[in-house]
Amino acid sequence: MADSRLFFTERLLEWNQLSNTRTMPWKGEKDPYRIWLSEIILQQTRVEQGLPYYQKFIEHYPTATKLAQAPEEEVFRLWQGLGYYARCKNMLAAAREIATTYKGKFPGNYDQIKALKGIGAYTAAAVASFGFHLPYAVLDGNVYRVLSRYFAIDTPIDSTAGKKQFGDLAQELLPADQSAAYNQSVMDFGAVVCKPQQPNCTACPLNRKCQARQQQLIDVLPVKSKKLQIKKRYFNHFLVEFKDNIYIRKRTGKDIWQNLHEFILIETPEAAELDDLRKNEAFRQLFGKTPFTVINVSAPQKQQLTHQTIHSRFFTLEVKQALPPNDYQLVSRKTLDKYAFPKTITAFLQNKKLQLF
DNA sequence: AAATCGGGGAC
DNA sequence: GTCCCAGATTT
Repeated sequence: MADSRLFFTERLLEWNQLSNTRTMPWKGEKDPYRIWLSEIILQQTRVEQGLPYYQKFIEHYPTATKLAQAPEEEVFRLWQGLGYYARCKNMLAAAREIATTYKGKFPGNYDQIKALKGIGAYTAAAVASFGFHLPYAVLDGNVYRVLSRYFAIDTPIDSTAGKKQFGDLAQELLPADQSAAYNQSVMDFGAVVCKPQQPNCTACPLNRKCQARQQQLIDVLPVKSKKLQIKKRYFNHFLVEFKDNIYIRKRTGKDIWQNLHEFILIETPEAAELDDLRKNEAFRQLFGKTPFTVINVSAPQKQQLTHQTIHSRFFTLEVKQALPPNDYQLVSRKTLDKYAFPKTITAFLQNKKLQLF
């Protein structure tokens, strides 16, 4: 047992030195701010998807203090399209905490790091090890997969017991004097060799002692217990144009896309046509007796999210007088690019622009 | 303990 | 369609 553990750690470090060809701009980075920024962006996000966002943020905000000074709307606009927008809100709160409480100097203590908004067990270990060479083992999707396979552990990784079991094991495997190199090794190894589908077992430096391989469990490990439910939702967006202005508002509920903006939105339990919506209570409240002209009705478009399928339709309307008082604000068409919108809306705006040419 | 929070790429 | 990605937070 102890033998196979030593083998695991030694082989991974060796693989990292000899065969790890994965390159990323934050690899070997020493600035804890940049390390932290990369980790926040990469939460539940593929490296290729997060990379351009990392570059943008480093350019706009080279230090935590610069980020802390930025207006929230500007930061959200830069985050637009990346998803999981609570990360953006928490990131800004953490930057401001660093700027004030820590006078711009990133805290170098694990508990202080983990106490920052948006930093959980994984990100705290990553920043502590990569930024300060502290002996904390990271536990991300790659680590779960590599450990569950190498040791043939079938405890569900999304259970409380699994989190503790894999977390303890990862920490025991960590060579305290090489925490950064080791953490980097396991994650790269999981991404490049011990992949979710079709892992490269024949070229794997651990295959000789991999328990899942010996027991032919590669394709069933790691085990996940929960299966997700996907709901269908129907969003009817109204681009109501009044002179050169459009009605928008910031989303504030517990729903998706918190802190992003939207046009006038009426959700219906089923797909709806304009004639259905005219009879809709929310629609009647909004428009009252205001006459409107229908400029355009888009084809239905679908967006697949993790927990829901969103069917969207866009109705472009023009009014010659303002709507009765409501929750929305009138903003100039030219300033729309200052606000962050969800992908379903930016995709529509993109298409609309193309149609004009 | 379970539910939620986005968007995209690979299959 | 399904899975899952350098997870965290709320309920």
